[in-house]
Amino acid sequence: MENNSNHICLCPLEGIINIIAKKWAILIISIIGHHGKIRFNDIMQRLDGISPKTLADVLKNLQKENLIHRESFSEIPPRVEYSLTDDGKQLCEAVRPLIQWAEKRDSVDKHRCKGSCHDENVAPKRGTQQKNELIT
Amino acid sequence: MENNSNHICLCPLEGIINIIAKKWAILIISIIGHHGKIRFNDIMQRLDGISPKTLADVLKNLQKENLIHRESFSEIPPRVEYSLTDDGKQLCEAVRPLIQWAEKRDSVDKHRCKGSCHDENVAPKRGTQQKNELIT
DNA sequence: CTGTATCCCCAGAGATACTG
DNA sequence: CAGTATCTCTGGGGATACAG
Repeated sequence: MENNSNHICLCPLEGIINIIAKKWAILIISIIGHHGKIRFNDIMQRLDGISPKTLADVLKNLQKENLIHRESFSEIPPRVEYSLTDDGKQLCEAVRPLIQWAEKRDSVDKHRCKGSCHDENVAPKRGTQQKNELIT
Repeated sequence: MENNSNHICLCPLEGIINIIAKKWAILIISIIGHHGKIRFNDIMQRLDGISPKTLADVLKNLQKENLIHRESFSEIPPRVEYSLTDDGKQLCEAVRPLIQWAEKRDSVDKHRCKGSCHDENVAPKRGTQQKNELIT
């Protein structure tokens, strides 16, 4: 894994790709970062097409990496809220330029996501707390 | 809150993940971006462990996405130089924070690539410009 | 040197059903 | 609601050999 050359160290990247090179990881990080707190099913709805198993899988992986925080309430019905850890927030920040690049690239190409994903029902606005950090 | 300033549309990300979620794509983009021009075997050596098939595969994918430019010289022996397109450069820029995040995270976590490639800790060796900075 | 051509293999992603 | 439990199955990635 280590290249003995003196030029460039990609080792940290090798660590990172195990996180971000997961198909849904960045999406999920971004979604959670965008919402502050979000529940399992909310994530699943937003990621139209993901299966609970896959979502749980990625979620657990991200927890293991200390990127997201899982807070479960012992209620009926059960409620679990996912939020970003400090590390996760930093990752979310770091990923933002990427999203902007993708947006720009997408818009010049073909703007394939008009309407359908922009009218998502974000911000449940429960109570007074609706401040989403990470969202400038 | 999904207003102009802070709305994040994940749809473009769905397009992007097909690019960056490839195991080696970001690595290769970074490497090419770091070197300006680089040859097939040079990339392969830096990505210790990658097989020519995989590299060629990612490379072709990247070409298809107009992220890298392939310039082949009809020489003996043949020479091919890869460089970033304008889009690729932008991607490289967008990926930079990610790398920095990864570096930071790696260093606090567990120095998994100590010695061979993190030599900047050991004997800075004069104030001359070292080349092992990934992105400065 | 720069790739193709194969073959293999398993991790990851999907679907579905089920449980606490 | 929030996941697990299985099963499948594709395709990405690795290894090796070979070609232009």
